Amino acid sequence: MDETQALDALGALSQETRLRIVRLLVTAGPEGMAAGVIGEAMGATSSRLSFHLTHLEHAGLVQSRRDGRSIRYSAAYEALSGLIAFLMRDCCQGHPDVCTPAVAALSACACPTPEPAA
Amino acid sequence: MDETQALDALGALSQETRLRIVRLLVTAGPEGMAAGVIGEAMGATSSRLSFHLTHLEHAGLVQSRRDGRSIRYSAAYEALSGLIAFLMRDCCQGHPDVCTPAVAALSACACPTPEPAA
DNA sequence: CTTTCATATCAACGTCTCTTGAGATATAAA
DNA sequence: TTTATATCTCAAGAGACGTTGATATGAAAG
Repeated sequence: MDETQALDALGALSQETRLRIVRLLVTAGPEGMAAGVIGEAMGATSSRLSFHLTHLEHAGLVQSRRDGRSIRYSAAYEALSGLIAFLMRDCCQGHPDVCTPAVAALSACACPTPEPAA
Repeated sequence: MDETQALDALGALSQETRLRIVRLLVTAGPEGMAAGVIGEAMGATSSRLSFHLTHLEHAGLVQSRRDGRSIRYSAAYEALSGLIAFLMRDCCQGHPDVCTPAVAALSACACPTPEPAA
């Protein structure tokens, strides 16, 4: 990820509705969610939701595919990890004071749980 | 770092001049740099620079202290690591597809990394 | 105390962003 | 085909953002 892509991604994530959409889609897994379901979760009108989804897709943080009459959106995991890696490498040049605590915080949370079998 | 702080930080970093200022200050170390030196590096007028520095300081990504007749700005390492940690924890809920590659990319760069805690 | 240097503040302007509401498009069902 | 469902697109308006130029503040030097 280069600087321009990172700026787009940061701009996309710096908006409450969009940050929440990404969070929702990350937890939703690779199958993603239909736009309507996302809109319901966000309490957003169709055009407002479409605006933000388009914005996120443009920034590369989300991707879409048609599924019947709905359109399913899913998180672009690679772009998200690319953004975080960009921030860490960018910040880490000479100063692990940023990256070390960040990685430590990650290790401290219960994240690396592969898949809670339903 | 909570959602509101993260949104502020993401918004602050989503602007080219400000992202570059942060990058510069991170490499500058805890001593930071005088505003004039930053402005010279950015090719920015005094008021434009002041606008962005104030924005960054408001977002908590930078701090300032007077030093003679200049004002030195330095990176807020804790806020930066907090932001990255926020993104990782926020993204990692259920999907290490984001965090694992990000941490791996960090390990691959020349920065000293902490050993992952159990 | 006046001058000079470093930086901040303010007002004004153009531009971008977000929201809303109306209408268009695509898919599926009757 | 007609109708209903799901989503997108467009235009307009309010507000936020970023730049500029002029001015103010604050610290040091003469």
